Amino acid sequence: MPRKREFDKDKVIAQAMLVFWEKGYEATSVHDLKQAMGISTSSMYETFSDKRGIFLEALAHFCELERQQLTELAQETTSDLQLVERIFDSIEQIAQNTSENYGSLAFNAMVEFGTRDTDVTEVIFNHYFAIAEIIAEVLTKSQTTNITRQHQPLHLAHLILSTLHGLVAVKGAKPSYDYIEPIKQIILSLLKP
Amino acid sequence: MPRKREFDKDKVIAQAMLVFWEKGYEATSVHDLKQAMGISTSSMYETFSDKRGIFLEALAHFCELERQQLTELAQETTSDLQLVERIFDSIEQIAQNTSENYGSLAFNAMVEFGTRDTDVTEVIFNHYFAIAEIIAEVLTKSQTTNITRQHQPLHLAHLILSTLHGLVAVKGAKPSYDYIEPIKQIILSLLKP
DNA sequence: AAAATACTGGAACAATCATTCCAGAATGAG
DNA sequence: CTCATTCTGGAATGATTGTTCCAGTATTTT
Repeated sequence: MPRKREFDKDKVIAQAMLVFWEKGYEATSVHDLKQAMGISTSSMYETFSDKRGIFLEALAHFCELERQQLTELAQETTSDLQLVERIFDSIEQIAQNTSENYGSLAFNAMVEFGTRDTDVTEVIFNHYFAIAEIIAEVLTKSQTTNITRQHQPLHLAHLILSTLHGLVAVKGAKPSYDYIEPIKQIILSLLKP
Repeated sequence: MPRKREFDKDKVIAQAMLVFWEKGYEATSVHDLKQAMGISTSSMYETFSDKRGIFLEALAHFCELERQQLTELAQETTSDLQLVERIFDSIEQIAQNTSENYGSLAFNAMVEFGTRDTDVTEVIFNHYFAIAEIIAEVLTKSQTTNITRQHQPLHLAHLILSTLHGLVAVKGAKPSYDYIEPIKQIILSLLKP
């Protein structure tokens, strides 16, 4: 009996994600969202409850994308050195391409929300630790450095992550920042035997 | 003839700084500011033009404080190892003390504003590079590692800074995060001959 | 065709936003 | 004292905030 066809929920969330990514949570208005998602106010509130609901889904969507992307990268690369190199290089690539250089939505949200919203924090840190795991796993399995290692893979992974996020934030505000390459080299030197 | 006494401009900016630090720019209302600064709407607008004007002064004030603090630390410490150690430890101290753990105002603003406001960006990056210089200088002068060095001090300084800011952001959202110590050790191992 | 559902656009909501303005109190210098 | 100045508190501004609601249109199933 009912009308079946709906708008593509994933697609509209993907659009909302882009807005939040560019502007942050507070600076994004519901009007912005409605326009980007291309649906009516009613449908929006019916489907996602409120602005925060939209954000939570957009955030989850971002995490999914990022995790999937990293997983693929981890499978493609043959050594930990290569993985780290490509991760750092991806910052430059994003920055050079289009103007879509807003850092990481998850990290930005981490900064903007702080400890204010436990749901947001939970999503972000589940993601954060999952990503750290992926990197640590590659570090562990890699043949390059698994013999003479003085640091735990998980610790190295966390170092890489925090450095990376710091850099991405810097690059998001100052695209001409050019210390990524030398920093990458220092990190790489840590992984070499 | 005129009335001379004014409110202490530095003091009210210090108060405004705290609010921006805790909430970020967008989430801070003028009402919040007025209340924290303890002055009237009229005086506020008369003295600082608008909300953005208050923020710019608060941001400058923060940078001044942070730079001064780092300079003192650099003078107190006897080696680069000790400096790095104390810098990383200060994250933990801030997190343990009071609930005033909102990361770095300058870095938070970097994330929130991105490239949107050139004035804000300029203040932030002048500060950023100044701080990097201070650290690099200590690294250069230090007797511990000035012989067998495979990385440039300025590059190391930037690595330390980005890692630090990444960590501070993480710690600001999840005070129980406990990978700072191992990360510190890895960084320290970089500086040892 | 008819009933049921899900969309749309837009009006209406109270609340809050940043900002402007003014009358009056406080305070200084002459 | 008096005049000039700068504070204060609060009213008033128009814009925008997030959210609710409804009448109407489209679409699907029976």
